[in-house]
Amino acid sequence: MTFQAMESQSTAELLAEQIRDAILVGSLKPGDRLIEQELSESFGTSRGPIREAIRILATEGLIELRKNRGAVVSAPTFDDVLEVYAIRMSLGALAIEHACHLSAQENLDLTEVTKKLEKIRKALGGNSIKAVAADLEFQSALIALGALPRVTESFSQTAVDVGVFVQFLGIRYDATDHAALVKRHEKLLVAISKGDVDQAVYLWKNHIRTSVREFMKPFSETEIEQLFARPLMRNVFEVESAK
Amino acid sequence: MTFQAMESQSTAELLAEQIRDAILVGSLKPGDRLIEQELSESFGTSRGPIREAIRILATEGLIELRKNRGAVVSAPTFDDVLEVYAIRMSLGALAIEHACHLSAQENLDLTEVTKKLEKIRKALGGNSIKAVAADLEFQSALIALGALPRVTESFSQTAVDVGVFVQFLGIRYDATDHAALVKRHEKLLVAISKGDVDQAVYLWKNHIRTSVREFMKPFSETEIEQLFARPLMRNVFEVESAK
DNA sequence: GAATTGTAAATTGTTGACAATCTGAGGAGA
DNA sequence: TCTCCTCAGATTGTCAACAATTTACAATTC
Repeated sequence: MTFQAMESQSTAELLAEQIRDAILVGSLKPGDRLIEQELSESFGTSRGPIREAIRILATEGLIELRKNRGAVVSAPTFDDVLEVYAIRMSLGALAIEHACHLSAQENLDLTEVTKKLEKIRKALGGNSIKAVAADLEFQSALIALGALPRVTESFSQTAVDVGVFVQFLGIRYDATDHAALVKRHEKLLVAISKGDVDQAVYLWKNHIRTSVREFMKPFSETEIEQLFARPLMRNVFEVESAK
Repeated sequence: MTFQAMESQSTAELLAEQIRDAILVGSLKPGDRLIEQELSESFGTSRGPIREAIRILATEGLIELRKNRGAVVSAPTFDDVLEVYAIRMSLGALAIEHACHLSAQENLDLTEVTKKLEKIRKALGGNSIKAVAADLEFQSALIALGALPRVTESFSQTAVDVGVFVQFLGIRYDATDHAALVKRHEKLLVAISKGDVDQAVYLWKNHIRTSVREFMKPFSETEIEQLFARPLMRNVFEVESAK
C-alpha cells in the first residue's frame, strides 16, 4: 500500500470511468445511446456532471457526440485498429529514442517499468486478458521513460482503444506467447539502459509487429487477406525494418 | 466564399474559440486565471457553456485545470516546443508514408492542399504572421492526405501549440524564406503523387528541421546552445537523415 | 515572532427548472 | 401511393440559485 497523495478525482471523472468501464466490459455496445437523463438517474447525480463525463469520453473517442442529438458509443473498425497500432509504433519509437539519449546522460529510473514487468510475469499462468492489460500498462510505463509528456499522454490514450478492439472486434491475444513477450521486453530494457538507440527502436517496432501478427492469428484467411489489402497493414506491419 | 454545410458550432465551441483567440493574440497571458463568473458576464452567457469551453481548452492543453481552484492559462516552455515539433515530424511522416501508398493505388484529391499552397503564395509579400498561419493550414491539409483520422486530428491540434509558442516564447519566422518554402512544398507534393515514400518522408522531415532552424535564428548564441543541450534537439533535429 | 487556528470572501461544483432543438408518426394534398 | 407538412414527445442546451471547497487574512497560541 502506498502513501501517495491519491489525488481524488472529480465526480465527472469518476462517472466517466464508470461509463468507460461499462463500454470496455461490453454492457454498453457500439451504437447504444447515452441519454443524460437516464444516466443521471442511474448514477444518482444531476445532469451537469454527466454531461462533463460524456465530453471526457468523447475526446477519448469512445463515444461520438452529435450536436443536439446526444451521444452514442462509437463503433470501431479494423482501419481504426491499424491506425492505432501505427500511432503506437510511431510515438513509441520517438519516446524510446529519447529515452536512450536520456539514458546516455544519466541513469533512468526503472522502478515503474520493472514493477509492471513483474506484473506481467505474475499474470503468466492466468487468463490472457490480465496479461494483456499488464502488457499495456508496461508499455505505457516504458514510453513514459522518454519524459515527453504529450507523447506519453497520447500513447496511453491509445491503450483504451486497444481495450475497445478486444471487446468489440474479436481481437484476441490467446495465441500470444507471454513468456517470449517478457523476454523481448527485458531485452528492450537492456538496450535502452545501454543507450543503444538503433537496437531499442528496432526491438520496439518489432514488438508491435509481433503483437499485431499474434492477435491476427485467430482470424480466417480471407479476413487476414482483407486486412493486408490496406496500405497501412502492408507497409507498416509487414515490411521488416533492416536490423 | 464556399457554400459548404458550415456545420454551425455550439455555444461552448464558439466561446472556446473566442477564449483561444484571446490567448493566441496575447490578451490572456500564461498564469492568468479564467474565472467562470467573469467570463460568463463578459460573454453574456451563463456559467454552463463557459465551463464546457474551459474543458475544451484544457484538453487542448492551452489552459491548466486545478480541481476546485479554477483554470489558468498554461505557460509553454522550450521543451514543449521541441516535443511538439518532434511529434509533428513523427506523425507527419506516418501520414505522408500512408499518403504515398494510397497515391500508388488511386489518384489523391489534391484540391485542398493546392488551395492552401495558393494561400501561402498570396501571403508571400505581406507580413510573416499570415504566411506562417497559411503554412500551418497547408501542413494540416497535407497530413490529411494520409486519410488517418486520428493522426490528422492530433497533428492539427499541435498547430495551436505552435501559435502559442509564437505568442509567448518569442518564436519568430521572420527569417523564413517563404518563396523557398513554397518550392519545398511543391517538391513534396510531387513526391507524394509519384508515391515515392522515401523521398517524400525525407523531404517532410527536412522541412521540419529547416523550420526549427529558421525560427531559432533570432535567438542568441547562448540560448541556442542551451536548446541544443537537450537530447531532443541534438538528436531529432540536428542529425541529417541519410538521403 | 512564528506557527496554528478560525473565519469570511471568492470561486468552483451541483442541482432542478425552463428553453430550444430534433425525431418520428400521422394526416393533407398531389 | 408518395411527398410534404405539422405537431407532439423525447432529449439536449441553458440558466440562475444553492452547496461545497479553497484562499487569504486576521486572531490566537506557544
